[in-house]
Amino acid sequence: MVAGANFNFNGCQVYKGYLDRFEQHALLSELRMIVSKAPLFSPLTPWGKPMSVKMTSAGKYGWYSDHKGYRYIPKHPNGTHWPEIPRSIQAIWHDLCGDQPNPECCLVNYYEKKAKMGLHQDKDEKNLMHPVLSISLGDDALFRIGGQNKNDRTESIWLSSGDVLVMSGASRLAYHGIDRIKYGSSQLLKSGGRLNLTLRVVD
DNA sequence: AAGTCTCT
DNA sequence: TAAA
Repeated sequence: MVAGANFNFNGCQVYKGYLDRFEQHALLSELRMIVSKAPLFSPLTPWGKPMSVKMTSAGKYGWYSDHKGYRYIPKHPNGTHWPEIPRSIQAIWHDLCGDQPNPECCLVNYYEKKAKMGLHQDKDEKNLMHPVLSISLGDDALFRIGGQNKNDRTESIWLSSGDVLVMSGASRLAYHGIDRIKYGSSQLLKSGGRLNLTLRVVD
């Protein structure tokens, strides 16, 4: 569908408007199913502060954090297996990442009005070469990305509902985060806020 | 520090 | 309040 990315920074590609409104709503109903089986929760950082972002996962693994550190776990804290990753989400992965193994984790992050996420690297996976794909739904978010060192120069871009971002190659281990969201900027979520889906190969 | 504080 |  999309020939090429329309933003590129250190190899991080952003496909603005990848999902149309119809596709965004379809994705949203898939997410409602996931959240009903695997409710959102606020993980604790390893140093005991609750994260402002609420999250859950789908797939073989879910991302988790507490005093023991960042890791992937095979079950939701409620003891049940994570729901399966919907086919429609897998299709986006294969469209943009091509010949890659199937994603094993679809992390669902929910940002309410004041939620943000500090600069970090995605490095809890066994093979750090597989791409990371992120889908934005709902309110606009100010995304910041730098290089592989925390003090590298950073650049910011507004992500909107329907945008898809892929971090591969040089950007796979780039520091990135969300500085803030523009609460109420999208009508997609009746409740307001932003949903972000992150697809990763874990093993 | 996947947070937060501080400085502008 | 936004940038870093």
